[in-house]
Amino acid sequence: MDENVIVALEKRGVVSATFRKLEPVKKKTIYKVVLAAFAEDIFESVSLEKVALAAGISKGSLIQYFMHKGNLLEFAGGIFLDDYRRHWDNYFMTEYAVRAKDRIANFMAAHLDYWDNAKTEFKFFMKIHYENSADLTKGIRNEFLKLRSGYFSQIIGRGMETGEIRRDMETEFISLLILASLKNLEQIYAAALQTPKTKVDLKDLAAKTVMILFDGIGG
Amino acid sequence: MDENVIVALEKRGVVSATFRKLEPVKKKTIYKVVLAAFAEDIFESVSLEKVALAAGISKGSLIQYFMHKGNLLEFAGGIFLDDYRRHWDNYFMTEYAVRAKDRIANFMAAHLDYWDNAKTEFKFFMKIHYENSADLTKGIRNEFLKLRSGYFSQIIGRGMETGEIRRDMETEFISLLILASLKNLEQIYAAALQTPKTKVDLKDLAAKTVMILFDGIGG
Amino acid sequence: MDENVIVALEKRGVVSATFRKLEPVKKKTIYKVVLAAFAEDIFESVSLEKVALAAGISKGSLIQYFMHKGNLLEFAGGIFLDDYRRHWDNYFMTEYAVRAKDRIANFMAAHLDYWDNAKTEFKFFMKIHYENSADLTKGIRNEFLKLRSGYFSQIIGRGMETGEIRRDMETEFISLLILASLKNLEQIYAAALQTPKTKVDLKDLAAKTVMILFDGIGG
Amino acid sequence: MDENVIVALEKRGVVSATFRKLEPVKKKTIYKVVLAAFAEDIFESVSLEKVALAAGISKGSLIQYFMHKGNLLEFAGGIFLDDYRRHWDNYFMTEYAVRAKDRIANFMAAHLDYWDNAKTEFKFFMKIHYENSADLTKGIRNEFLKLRSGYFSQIIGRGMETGEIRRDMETEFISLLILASLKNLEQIYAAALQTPKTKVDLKDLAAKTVMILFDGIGG
DNA sequence: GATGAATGAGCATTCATTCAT
DNA sequence: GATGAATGAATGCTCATTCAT
Repeated sequence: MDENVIVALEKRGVVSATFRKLEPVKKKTIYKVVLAAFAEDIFESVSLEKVALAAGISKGSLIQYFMHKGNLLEFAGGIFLDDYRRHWDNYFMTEYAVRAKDRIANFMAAHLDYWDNAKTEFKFFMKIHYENSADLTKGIRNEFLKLRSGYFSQIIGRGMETGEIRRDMETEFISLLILASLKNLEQIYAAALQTPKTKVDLKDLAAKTVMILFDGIGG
Repeated sequence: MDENVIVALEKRGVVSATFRKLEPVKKKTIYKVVLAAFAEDIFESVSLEKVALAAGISKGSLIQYFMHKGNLLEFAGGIFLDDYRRHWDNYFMTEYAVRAKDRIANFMAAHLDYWDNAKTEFKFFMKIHYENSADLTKGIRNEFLKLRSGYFSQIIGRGMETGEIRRDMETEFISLLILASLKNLEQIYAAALQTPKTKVDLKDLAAKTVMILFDGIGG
Repeated sequence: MDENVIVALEKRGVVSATFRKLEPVKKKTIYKVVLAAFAEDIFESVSLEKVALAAGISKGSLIQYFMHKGNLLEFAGGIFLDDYRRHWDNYFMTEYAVRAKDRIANFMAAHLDYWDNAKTEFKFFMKIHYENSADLTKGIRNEFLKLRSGYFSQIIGRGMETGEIRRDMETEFISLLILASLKNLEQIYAAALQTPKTKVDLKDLAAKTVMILFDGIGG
Repeated sequence: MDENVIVALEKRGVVSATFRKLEPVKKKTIYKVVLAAFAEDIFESVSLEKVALAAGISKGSLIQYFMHKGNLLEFAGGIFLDDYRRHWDNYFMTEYAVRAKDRIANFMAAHLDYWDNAKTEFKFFMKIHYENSADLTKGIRNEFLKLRSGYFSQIIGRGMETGEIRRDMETEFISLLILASLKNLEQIYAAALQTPKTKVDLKDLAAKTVMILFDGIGG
């Protein structure tokens, strides 16, 4: 959890100076608790009482840190987005694959792996995108959309240069379509999480997805 | 609005016998009002008071017809699913295209057209899928998933037989991927509705989508 | 408690139709309880919880009757103003005194008597005028001001015609001054209520007040 | 702001020794801010947070200086009462008029002038007397009452000696009545402040008031 | 069968005051 | 002595649901 993000959130009025000055450990605890709360329930069902209790602080402090309930979600979203961005920015800086197809395949597989190692974050992400009012999530959904389609755009842009990817369509459109297929995998993964007995070979699904994306479903 | 569906909903405990016996016109009015309510707001923000008022009935009657609030959503979802199913079942019965590619392209284009002529239904569909708790929507989401992927499965199955579609992957997997691309178009359309100035050539997007699906993004 | 006033209050959005339809006895009980509440405490210290308890109804009903707390005060003020107006309108219709001086003296004495027989109403009146935010009381204070100065204006106007009262000053100004002397008596009475041992001859004070008003303090 | 008053307030437990020892400038600033706060809002609506912020000190210091919120009002009232007393004591020491009638007329006119040059103080005075719980203001209201009626008593007592004022009534009673007419002027002035367009000739009103007081309204 | 009055649980938010640093 | 972080009591209001008429 980057202190600079806290500062940025303070500037946006999401957290108070009081919160910023808290010991990092405490801030992290609160983040984890808030994230878990919104990963488990929709906004309306999350109560300050329960969050405060889980975080080991008083309701009064909670409201002092975040001013109002809406900012709890904003905060969790802001921090997680930053973590997420940091993770994948770093990923792409140390990426070794060269071919566009491999790059996309690897990214998708890594993605499912990432979620598999961060279940709470995944649930939060899915709740944000599929189970909460757009009024509350518009901002954060957009950030994720820009970020994720941006990753694909870069790969696609490079792929077009090398001739690996067709040049007769807008990069952005192709990005959205690939992103849709990643979302598809995420939803399959989410469904699998619900019914634990099911074994899904996520690597395989990612590979097939990319295969279709590149070669098409044509016979 | 099919009376048989009402009977089925009564058996599932979604509506009461009292509701079933209502004049069809009244039932239809109530359906329209409930649909519009959940198309506009998330579950928690919909109040029985306002729904009753808009439907021209009393709060007491409303609860007598549906037992509890959750069933309002269940009811609207059930009726709309049936309408939707009826519409597309009929569509496929009178479909003239032969080639898999055309069938999918036509279906997608027709779909966006369908939504464009049924904005309230579209909003309802999107709210159900992207802005309401899975606890409430699991059932209806699943029904739509089965139905929609089923349509694609049929086309794909036939396409595999004719050799138009590759046979090295499970029909179901391919269906989901195509469905994901339809969802992508629906989200683009939803975004366009939000910002009215934007002109999006939906036909074109549908065509490009199918082109990529069949031929791939490979250069 | 006049039903027409309830209807008027409903039109002003002060009470709900639900309240209007209540049995008159219940409405009266609620009025008495609300009046007593605001007679005893300032607005901020009156809690819906306590009022509901005292009235033998639930907090939910209370809010259903009055929509929000502010309307409780508005309601009590409205009903009391009407009672007050009715009382004094009637008083002036059956008044027998002829001379302006006597009319004013009688009115003042009767006033203190009136309050003496309606202690809760008096406390309410004083709380409204001296112990609550003008934001909340502006309307009702103004109504009382108009009504009371109006009574004096009529007496004064007639007194000017008969030559009993000087004609070199505006009726309204003289009314306000007489009203101020009535307020003075009310404050003296209020002080006396606080310290029960004190005996104050209110009749005497009223008489002296009028004597000074008419003859002046000049030696 | 007299240091002796601070000492007296400290003895009454209104301010702490810590506050007394503050630099005079700081004490004055705090006084001005507290006065303005209670001039603008009723007790319940004044928040320590805002007062501290406006005074440029911390909430902790504020509570250390005054122990509890109630003392803020007590403090502002105490200081202002002293200023007020000092002003009018001085006024009466340098007063040149001789006749009772003139003395009262001058005092009233000077009073309205005084308020006109001290609007915050006037608002504070009015809030104290007409818009705050008697529980909080009983003390200070009484002080002002004693002081103000005292001024009039002196004039009246002297007037009785010279035969300018009737001797058949208690001095105190006459004082209260004259005070009531001053309050009347203050309320007219307050109303005029609210509706800035209105022009009121305060001097004229004061003159008329005294004319009536001395000669009566008799024709 | 229709109505709508009554209920009460639930929750965000405010803010004076305490107290550790 | 100054600060401001922590607290928790208090309260208005919303709304689904119950139930008497």
